[in-house]
Amino acid sequence: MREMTKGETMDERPARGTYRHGDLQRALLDAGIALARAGGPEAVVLREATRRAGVVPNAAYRHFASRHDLLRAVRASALASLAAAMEAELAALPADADPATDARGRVRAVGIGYLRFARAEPGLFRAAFTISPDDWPAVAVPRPEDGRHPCQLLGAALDRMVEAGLLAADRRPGAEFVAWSAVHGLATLLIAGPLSRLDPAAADRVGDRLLEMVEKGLAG
Amino acid sequence: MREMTKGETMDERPARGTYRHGDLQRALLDAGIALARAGGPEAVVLREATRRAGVVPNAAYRHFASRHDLLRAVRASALASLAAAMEAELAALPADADPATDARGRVRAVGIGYLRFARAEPGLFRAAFTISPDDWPAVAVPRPEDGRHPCQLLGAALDRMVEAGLLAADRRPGAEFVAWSAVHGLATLLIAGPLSRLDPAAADRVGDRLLEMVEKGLAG
DNA sequence: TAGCTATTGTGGACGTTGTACACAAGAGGA
DNA sequence: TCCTCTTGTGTACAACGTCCACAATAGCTA
Repeated sequence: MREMTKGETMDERPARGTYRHGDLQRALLDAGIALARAGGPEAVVLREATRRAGVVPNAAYRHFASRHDLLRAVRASALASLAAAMEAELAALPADADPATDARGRVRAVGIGYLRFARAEPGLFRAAFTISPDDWPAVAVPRPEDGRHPCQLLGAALDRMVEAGLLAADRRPGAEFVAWSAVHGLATLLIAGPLSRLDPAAADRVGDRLLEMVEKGLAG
Repeated sequence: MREMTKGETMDERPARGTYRHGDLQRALLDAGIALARAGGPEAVVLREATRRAGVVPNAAYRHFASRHDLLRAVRASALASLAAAMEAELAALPADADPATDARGRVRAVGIGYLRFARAEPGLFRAAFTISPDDWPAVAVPRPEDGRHPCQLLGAALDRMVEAGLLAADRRPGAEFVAWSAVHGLATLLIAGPLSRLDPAAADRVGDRLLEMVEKGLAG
């Protein structure tokens, strides 16, 4: 490429591509997130991410081992957003009721946050869960005796859900998976499945019915 | 396949490539199904299907408009298999109880069939549901007044589920979606999600708990 | 201040995929 | 027997993920 070894006017240097990007890793991740937002996991294509970062395709390999690796990073970000959505719904709850009685309300809030996020960001939601099957680390191990569930991956998400009332409502092991399944299933069917044609109002009604069922079913 | 219309020695024709394949459409679909079985929807690659059918890549385009079109056909087949699995579970039920009381048992049987199929054929199950989001026809329309649900797509599957007891247990519109969501969510989390590391026994327990919740929740 | 070196982006290339276009082989009716 | 419609072939192209060798730069070291 260009030599420009010695005596050289400085102002022509930044004219073209600044070679060092600054934070390409972040830029690629952001591009990946944008792509996933718009078109789900299959839309996050490595070359397009580098294109958006204004860099040559192979540059990506200095920061991600593969396209799959980039997808993993996008997934992590999407899961964090999902967790944030649930936290937000939880935070919006009035805090005056006593913990014993509003346990169900908190479970419901978390579920609503989950569904809301899935419908607001279907691309990210799909990116969060549509990943190669064996790509999930060994989470979901049996819950230790103290009742806490060490779900490292969803971390804030599921742990918060569990803390937030589920355990208060139903201490049997597996109860959180049951509740999670119900909410997750509806989210999936709504955004990428046979229920995707359901109008929003009807979807809301189904959501209410489902959360109601979860609350009822928890008490056991 | 070949006619071998008239005076023809029968043994010399198949010597070379038989040009006309006979039923290439079926062969390609079968290959697609096999690929999906082994590796899920992303593994059904058009060129590999033609390779297995012993034919040049472009031949596929005489029978499928695109790779996506082939995937659609695979999905239809997978959904049929899923429906068959539910029917099988239903058929294995003792038929002596009166319809009113065993409605829940039938719902449970259908749910068990659903989960069983998902875990036995994760590739096909994923192929059945992991499809471009806007690729689902306009199913899931509001149920007509007679209480039947016109889910053309899942056809036998959901209709059967509805007939089989769900409507007897809970006539409110949307009830079938709630039940479906719960079962579908667990299936999804188990085979391609964060619960994929759960050991089978634990998965069974969660499944039992979930179906129990569905039954309880249905009665309203 | 000059030079060395590890980091990070570039250039070019390869194999694979989905897909388009023109052509050839064969089936079935005229 | 020929004609024509169907169906498979051949060739080609763009895009993708990924590999390799090389160039530019930052930051340390002397």
